[in-house]
Formats: sequence, structure tokens, C-alpha cells
Amino acid sequence: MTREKGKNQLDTTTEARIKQAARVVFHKKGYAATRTRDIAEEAGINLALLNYYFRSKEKLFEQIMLETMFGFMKTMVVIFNDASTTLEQKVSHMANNYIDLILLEPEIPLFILSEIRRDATAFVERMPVEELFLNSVFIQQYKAAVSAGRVAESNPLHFLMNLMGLVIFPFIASPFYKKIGKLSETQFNGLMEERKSLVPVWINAILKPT
Amino acid sequence: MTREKGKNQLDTTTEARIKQAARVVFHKKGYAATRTRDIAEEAGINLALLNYYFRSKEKLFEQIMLETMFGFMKTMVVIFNDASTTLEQKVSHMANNYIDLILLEPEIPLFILSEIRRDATAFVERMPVEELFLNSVFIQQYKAAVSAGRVAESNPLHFLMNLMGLVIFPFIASPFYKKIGKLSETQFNGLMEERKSLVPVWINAILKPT
DNA sequence: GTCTATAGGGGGATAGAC
DNA sequence: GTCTATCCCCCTATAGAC
Repeated sequence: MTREKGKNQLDTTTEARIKQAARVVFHKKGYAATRTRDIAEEAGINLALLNYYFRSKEKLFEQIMLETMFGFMKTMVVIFNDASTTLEQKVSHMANNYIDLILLEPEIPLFILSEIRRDATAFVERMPVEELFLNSVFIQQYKAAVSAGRVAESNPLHFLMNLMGLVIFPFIASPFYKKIGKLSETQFNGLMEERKSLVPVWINAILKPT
Repeated sequence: MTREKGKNQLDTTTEARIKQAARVVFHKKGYAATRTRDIAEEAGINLALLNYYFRSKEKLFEQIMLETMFGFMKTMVVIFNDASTTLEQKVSHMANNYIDLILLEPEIPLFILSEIRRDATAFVERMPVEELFLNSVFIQQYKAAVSAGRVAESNPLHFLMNLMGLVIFPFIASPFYKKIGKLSETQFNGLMEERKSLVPVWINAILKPT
């Protein structure tokens, strides 16, 4: 550790700064379009250091990808396994938390989806499916609601697709909507804020039997 | 034209075969991850021919991208500007046509979205926004329905986000849902078929005032 | 029009000084 | 730990024979 305290280098380690830079660049451009030189520049360090700390672009990427994926899904796992909330509350929490989360880092959903396409098996295999879905409190509540006739019968996967589609898709396709609606970044974000309360209402309407 | 009729080379021109191969490879891997050698191999021709016909990877890509984008949106333009259908019928047509379309070429949505992210301005700028949305029959009908109190007041962009989110998102995130639901390709496609009739019902439920 | 061979450059990775 | 310099492969693009 050569660094003197007086220099006050944002008090993060070099390794952490490289990782953070890699996060930013990978998220924005994806694996294939990212050059290790981009990351080095973003981190304000030399290219050789990247290999010193992380061995290779591939290894660095894998760390970022896994952390991003699990970080993103962790929210879902927590919400879906909270025994103290109802189905309706879970929907509301999902909408609120994910819209906030994506407003902070809008590149994440498309990043994850694109990279899973590139190498589906490698990453999807590591997902905690049981915990996330099959054995979750959410699934129990959903099935109970169907049995009780409180919601229309339909595959819980449809429910999940609907929820995620309503929450995530607008962000993924945002250039399209900004163009079509002649919206600034701020205006677009405003619409997303609105959806925090709208999505739960809509999901509720969908669930009600006709 | 050296080719003899007896050879019967799938009776397509070399240029068309290269283009078709480029479509396949670009759609699957995206611009950055695609090597011109992949395309040449897929087309069953030599790499030099690609440059002979299309000058460069970039130029070839631009053709594919524009054709794919406009091909995909054309369906929407037609449906949204059909004066002989109601709002409800338009939703049903959208769901049916797009689910069929994406079942045939599942890579298209993520391809378009990924490449727009890579170079947003270049492609999004060329979209026929007025025709597609602002001056469309759909918008007129939507506004009329709001005025008449037939649907709950909300930005038509929300409506469009909902519709596209419900239809397109499940395909984009399909590896995720296949894993979570332990679904085969066929089973997943079956779910998508179901959504052809479910999405219109759901959109209708969303539109109804509470 | 189609091929082989190769030029030319970019990008990942490492050697070695400090 | 951090840098500069450099290696070397891979990929795009072109020259030139047929």
C-alpha cells in the first residue's frame, strides 16, 4: 500500500474503483462492446492494473454480472418471502422498490437480459428458483387466493410476467417512449413515478374475476 | 451470373443469402459480438463476398437493423390506423399479431432494444412517430373513449407501455421464466399462445374505471 | 462473381522497470 | 502496486488471381 493518507483518493481501494468502473461500462455497453481500455480509463488507472487485480476481462465480467443479477433479484426474494404482507401489498412493494431501483440504475434490466441471451445457461442456472418462486410465501398466498376464488384462475407465471412486464418493460423501451411522447428524461421519470401506484391498481384489476 | 440453372442453389441470389445469414447472426448475437466470418459461414460463402456486396460490416448491419425495426413496427402502424376497428379490437389484433410474429422470430425484440441502446439517436430518430402514434386513429379513439368516460383517464403512453409490456416482455425474459417454471420451449410457447386471448381481457380490465 | 492470401489495426494480456 | 512498452492474436477489409 503505497498510497499516502494525505492524498485522500476518494478513500476507496484501487480494486474497488476498477470494479465500480467495470460496473458502469459493462452496464452501459454490454460485454462484447466493452474494451478493457474503456474500463481502465473510467477507473482512472492503467490497463495493466485491471489484469493484475482480475486476471482477465472475462473474470471481471463474471463478477459484475453475478453481483448485478443477484443484487437485482434479492429485492424480489425478500418481498416474495415476507410472511407479514398480503398478496396485494407484495405487488405494491415490488412496484415501488423496483421502479426506485431502476430509476437509480436504468441500464440494469437490459444489461441482465442481454447478457443472459449471450450465455443463457451459465447465468440462469445459478438462479435460486426454489427460494425465489416455487417454495415462496408468494406462491402459497397466490394458490390460496385462487382456491378461495379471490383471484381468477391462471398460471402464476402469467401473474409474474404481467407484474414484471408492467414494471420493467417501460424502462427497457424508454428511448422508444421518449421519442413517441416527445418526453425529456425528467418527464419520462415522472411517468415512471406515477406507475408506482398505478401498477398495483392495474394488477388488481387483472386479478379480479370477470 | 455464372450460376447454371441445373445447380438449383435454393434459387436465391448470393446477395440475398448473405443478407439472410446476416439477419440470423445479428439477431442472435447483436452487432458487437457478431464476426463477419460468422455471417460468411452461415451464408455458405467466402468472407470477401460480404464486403463485395455490402462494403462493410457496419453498412450490412444498418440495412438489417432498419429492415428489422420497420418490419416490426409496420404491424403496429397498420393496426393503429385501421379506421374500421374499435379500440378493443385493436388491442386484440396487437396481441395476436405480435405474439405470432415473435413466436416466429423470438430474437427480434431483444435485438432491437439492445441495438437501440448501443446507438439510440441513429435509429430512434428515423421512427415515424406521427404516423405511428400522435396522429393515429388509435390516439383519436383513445381520447374519445376518455372523454366519454368509457376508460379511466391516463396518459396514452401508459396504455402503450402496458400493452407492449404484457405482450413483449415475457419473450425478452423467457430464459428466466423457463427456468422458474421448469418449462420446455414448447410449454413456454403454449403459455404465449394463451396470452393472445388473455392480454386483451387484462388490458380491458385495466382500462375500466374503478 | 467468387475465391485465396494478406495487409492493417485493434484489443486482451504480459514483461519488466520503478 | 503501478506504470510503460510490447506481444500476439483475431477480425475487418482489400488486393489480386481465376
